[in-house]
This record gives sequence, structure tokens and C-alpha cells, in this order.
Amino acid sequence: MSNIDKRIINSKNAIKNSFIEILKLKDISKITIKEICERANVNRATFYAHYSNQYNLLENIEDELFLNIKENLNNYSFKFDGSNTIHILEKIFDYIKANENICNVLLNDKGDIDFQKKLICFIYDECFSKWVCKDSESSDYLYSFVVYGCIGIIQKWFDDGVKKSAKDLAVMTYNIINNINKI
Amino acid sequence: MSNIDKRIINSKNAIKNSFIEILKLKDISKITIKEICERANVNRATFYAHYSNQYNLLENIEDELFLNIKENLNNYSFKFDGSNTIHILEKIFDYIKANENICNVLLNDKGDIDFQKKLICFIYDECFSKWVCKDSESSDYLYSFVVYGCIGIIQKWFDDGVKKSAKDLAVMTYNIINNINKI
DNA sequence: TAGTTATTAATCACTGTGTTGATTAACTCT
DNA sequence: AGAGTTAATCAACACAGTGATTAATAACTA
Repeated sequence: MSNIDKRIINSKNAIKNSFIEILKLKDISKITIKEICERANVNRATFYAHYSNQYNLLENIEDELFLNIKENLNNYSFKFDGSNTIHILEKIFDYIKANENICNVLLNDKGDIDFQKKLICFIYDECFSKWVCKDSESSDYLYSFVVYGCIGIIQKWFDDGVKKSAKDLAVMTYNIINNINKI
Repeated sequence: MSNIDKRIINSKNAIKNSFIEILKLKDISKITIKEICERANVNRATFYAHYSNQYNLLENIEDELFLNIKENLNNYSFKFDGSNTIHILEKIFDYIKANENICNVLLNDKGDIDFQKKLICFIYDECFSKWVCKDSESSDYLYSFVVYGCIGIIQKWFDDGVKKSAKDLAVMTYNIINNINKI
């Protein structure tokens, strides 16, 4: 998995870009390998050399984005102790906004909810769960409620054309979650 | 669209049951018309006489469930004024639990999120929105948060094996939403 | 029971799949 | 810059599922 060869990089990028564009137009289940390759000007055999199908390709793109978001957070020297949750949220939303083209496809209401869940769980675990008291009876349900609620907020954000600033969204999200956790 | 002919009823039921069973095992995009028909002991041409594809079939099943839930609510003479929200929620959850076989497939985390959204929006609009004050600035985001949050609760319910009673779930849901709306 | 109609089995052309082996082109490393 | 490596291409392949169409048959309604 060296991937230093320029040909590999080029092919993979062409395939990914083609796929993202088609994903804006139709559901992943309706996308064929054939049309991905035609748009990417890449032979079908080349696709199969790198990916097994469109779902595996999506998985690769999602993993990449997830890593990038994590890496981006590491650039800041945050303490994940609840003292600056709003700032962490703001940085994450900033990154998403800065990479709107791909994030829109992955995080809007047509995107992969499993990936969104994974992402939100990571954020929530980092930002909130450590300092939120746990009532064992209904805490699992509350957790599920909040995680899905956050997915709803982000999807709404994209539905709105990403007009709201990252900071505003961070403050709003923080307030809602903070209020809930007082139950 | 008379559907009085027993042959039609039988064919459609066989197809639906077969489909639901297969849907427990794999994603809808991986399901072929061929295998639905083989399991249903129905000719492929019969399938196409009633449905255009697996997605159209799912749509039919979803519409049917949605109607049934609404009809079920009409059996009770509720006032939708916020005075008995918990009881309405309980009846809905009761119905879902009573029809667990099909509801599990449609409402779990592998189910169709668009349908779940439609269902929750209906419930929320009936039970809550009429008597909740609207702050125009962030109310849309709050709405999206709550709707998705409720989806999360129901999915968690199924993930848990539907052990919690409908009443408990209703009370819990009511408390969370009620608390949020005080923001 | 007569008349209607849903279902069936057997076709059809077509599209996309995943793989293969030989050829060509592009890259890396010294 | 050149040798050796390897990725990409191309054509061909068998295969599976699609959606539609036919005539024959079976099951229904009234």
C-alpha cells in the first residue's frame, strides 16, 4: 500500500472525484462502476485494482475524511476536559465548512448515516461524555437521542446551504446538548 | 386497483413477506427481484404486474404501515392539544411493539431513514409542535434535532430488543422533548 | 357455469459484473 | 539517462439479473 506512484494517485483521485460528482446526482445503489470509470476516464480494470465496488470506494473516502478531521483537531492544543467544548466544536464545523464539496455529499440527508453516526459519536465522546454524569437507566437512550439529534443539526445546516457560521452552530449545538444533560 | 381478487391479495402478501424476510438479512440494494420471487413462490412477471422494483415495493409497505398507525390512533378519541401527549406516544409505541416483525425491519438502524423521518415528523407535529413556542432563529435546527433524536430513541429501542415497555418509552421521550423545549 | 383475469413458463435483447492475459505506457531508483 | 518495475489499458469472457412479451393455464367473481 505504498501509493507513492503518481499513476496510482492520479487514478484514485480521478475515480474519487468522479464518484463524488455522481453521488451528488443519484443514490449510491444506482451508481454503476461503469459510469464512475467513464466519467473518470479510467479503465474499469483499474477501478477493480483499487476498489471492490462503489461501497468500498465510499468507505475509503469516509475513512480519509475521518482521519483528516482528527488530524485537523490535533493541530490545536486542546484540553478535552470540557473546558473548551465550544471551541472544539467550532474547529470541527470550520473544517467541514472549508471542505464543503465533499462534506456536503457525505453529511447531508442523503449521505451515509452510519458514517455520520461514527463521526458524531467520536465528537461527542471527546467533547461531552467524559464530564457528563451517567444515569444508567436511560443514559443509553439519551446518548442515542443526542447523537442522532446532532446528525439532524448538521443535515439541517447543509439543507440551509451552510449559511450559518461554524461558531454560531457550535454555540447552538453546545447549548442544546448542555441543556439536555441537565435532565 | 380493486384488489378484491384473492389471487392478487395472495401474490402481494407472498411478495411482501418474502421481501421483509430477506430485508432482515441484507440491504435493499443487494436484494434482487429474482430472489424475492423465488422465496415467495411467485413468477417474476407477477412481481412486475404489481411493483416496478424493490424500492417501489418498500414504499408500498411503508405507506401501508403509516396508514395503519394513523388509523390506529383514530380508534382513540384523543384531543391533540398537548393534554395527553404521553398517552398518544404510548399508543403509537404500543402499535409498533404489537407489529414488531415488520416495524423492526422498517424502523431499526438499517431501515429507511426517510420513512422514519416522515413518521416522527407526523407524530411530533401532532403531539408537540402546536403548543411549543417558536423562536424563529434556531427553531428549525431544534426541530431537526428533536426529530432525529426521536429516531435515535426508537432505533435504540429495537437495538435493545424492544424490552422497554411502550409506556416507559413514552414517558422518557416526553420528558426529554419537554425539557428541550424549555430552552 | 360462463366469462373474466391473474399467474405462469418460456422466451427475448440488453446492461452491468468481475476477471483474465497480453500489450503499452509511466513511473522509480540508481 | 537508462534499466527494471509496475500500473493502466484493451479486448474478450462467461455470467447474472432486468424488464418486457407471448400464449397457455389456472383461479377467481358474479
